[in-house]
Amino acid sequence: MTDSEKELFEFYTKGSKKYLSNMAVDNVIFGYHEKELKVLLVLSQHFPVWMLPGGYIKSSESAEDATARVARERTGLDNLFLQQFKVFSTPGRNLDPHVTPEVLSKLWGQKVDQSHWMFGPVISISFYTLTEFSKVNTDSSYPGEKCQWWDIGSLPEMFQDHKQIISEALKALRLHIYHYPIGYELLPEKFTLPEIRALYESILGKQLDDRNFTRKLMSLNLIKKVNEIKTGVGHRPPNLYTFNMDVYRNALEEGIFIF
Amino acid sequence: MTDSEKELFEFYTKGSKKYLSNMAVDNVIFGYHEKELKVLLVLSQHFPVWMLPGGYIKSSESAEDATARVARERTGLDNLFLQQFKVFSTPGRNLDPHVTPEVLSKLWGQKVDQSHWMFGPVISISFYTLTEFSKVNTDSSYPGEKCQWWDIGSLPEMFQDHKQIISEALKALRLHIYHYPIGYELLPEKFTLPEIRALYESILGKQLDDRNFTRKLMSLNLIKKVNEIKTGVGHRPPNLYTFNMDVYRNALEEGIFIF
DNA sequence: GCAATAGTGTCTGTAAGACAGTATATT
DNA sequence: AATATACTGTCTTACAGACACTATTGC
Repeated sequence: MTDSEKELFEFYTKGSKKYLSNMAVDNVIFGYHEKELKVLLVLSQHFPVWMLPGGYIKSSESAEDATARVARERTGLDNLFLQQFKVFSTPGRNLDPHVTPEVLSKLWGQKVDQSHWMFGPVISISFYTLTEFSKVNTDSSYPGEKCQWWDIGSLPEMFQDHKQIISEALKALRLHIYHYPIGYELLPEKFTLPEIRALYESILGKQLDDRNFTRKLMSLNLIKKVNEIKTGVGHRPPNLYTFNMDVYRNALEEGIFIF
Repeated sequence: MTDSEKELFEFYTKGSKKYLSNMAVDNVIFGYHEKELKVLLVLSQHFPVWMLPGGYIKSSESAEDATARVARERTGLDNLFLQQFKVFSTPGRNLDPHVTPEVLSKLWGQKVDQSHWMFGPVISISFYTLTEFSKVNTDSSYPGEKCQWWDIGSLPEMFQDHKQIISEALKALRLHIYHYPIGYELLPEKFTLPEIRALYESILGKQLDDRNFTRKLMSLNLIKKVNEIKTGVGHRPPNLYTFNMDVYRNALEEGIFIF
């Protein structure tokens, strides 16, 4: 057992105060690949069900720190741009048939009953984040744990109310996209116009006019052409672009209007 | 002691599980009166310092329910339109010089020391809400507790990080006002054009052109003229208007764009 | 030459923004 | 009549939305 696992074990079984009980953080990690918006889910080593990469908050850290730490531990991702978008606290939201006193008793090697706080209310402080698809190494993660990208449109059965959390995260992201630039975390450094347009289309769930879209990004001065083209594509090669980071960051601060 | 007070006392002193520890809800209640945006603060009977009307979450209720209940108990307000806008969880945010082991020991009539959870991390799940100024009866509230409206621009010294919470709530409200209609909860049923314009001006913190503002509201069909004027004002009497509630509610659902 | 996709220019309609004069009550 | 505020119409400008043709590569 690693130190971190030992700490958690003591938190679960002995009520250690290193973590806060009755609350958890959950993180909807969005990625983008081959014209599809995806979410990163983990299959726990203990429960055979897909879930959001989440965890508990240490007494010494903020919810944001906890979410960043959990993402690092479970998916190897670092330096994430986290957005806290909602708290889920409907009574009973955290009950799941995969987590029973019997399962926990076996898992922890000691008697656990219904009075454990895990069977009482547990609120979820939920975040979403955007990351480049290729940055995630889906092999390396917790020992015995799998993580995998899933298309937004075809999610598996999920733990607790995690499917609803994803749905709310997507709503929050769609609202955000009208006011803040998006793409820096989701696209490679150099990208083509059709790529960024397809990204916006898959987040918004609607088609955008190529001419108007380009004009908008250019008039905002958000992106600039790189003197490079992407060859070997069997047709006219697209130009590559990058974000104007000063404009991008300013737009994150000040807010913008895109459609 | 009322039942509710007894429950809280047992929660504080005996670790009863009727409430969740290490988390609280806080509510920024905005009101509007005489061209000023205001916030409702309470002066606790126990601590001589102004604070947001907040409280703890019962094990059987959601954070939203808890916030509504607390608002009802402390300010008499009911049926509030609550918006959960942020979680505050920076370590140490909840420490305040007014709350010490000595003070609590005296208050609860028993020895309390630094190990009490109140001196550990307590996260705040924060909401804001809008209400009509006149609906609040600032006399009737918890016995021994005062509540009072304060101008947004001149707040007193406040408990914990509550001033920062108000500042973030105002930011969230300002973002909201661009997308959703506001005013139904803040204005009397019948209001004048200058009144609603002044409301928008005080929330946004900038002046609006009277002609363009009226045109916008009218073209959205959000308000309609009532066949009534407000007399006795020493000059040309203004017409009264009300909201078109079907349009208003639809705009709350669908979202709008105002400037 | 054909297939496939990239890239861009123009027109139109709508609405935001700037601006000032008329209207109607009280005193 | 003077004062104070309510109310509204027009012009200009900017941008969103609709639309179709040319460009460039691989095969």
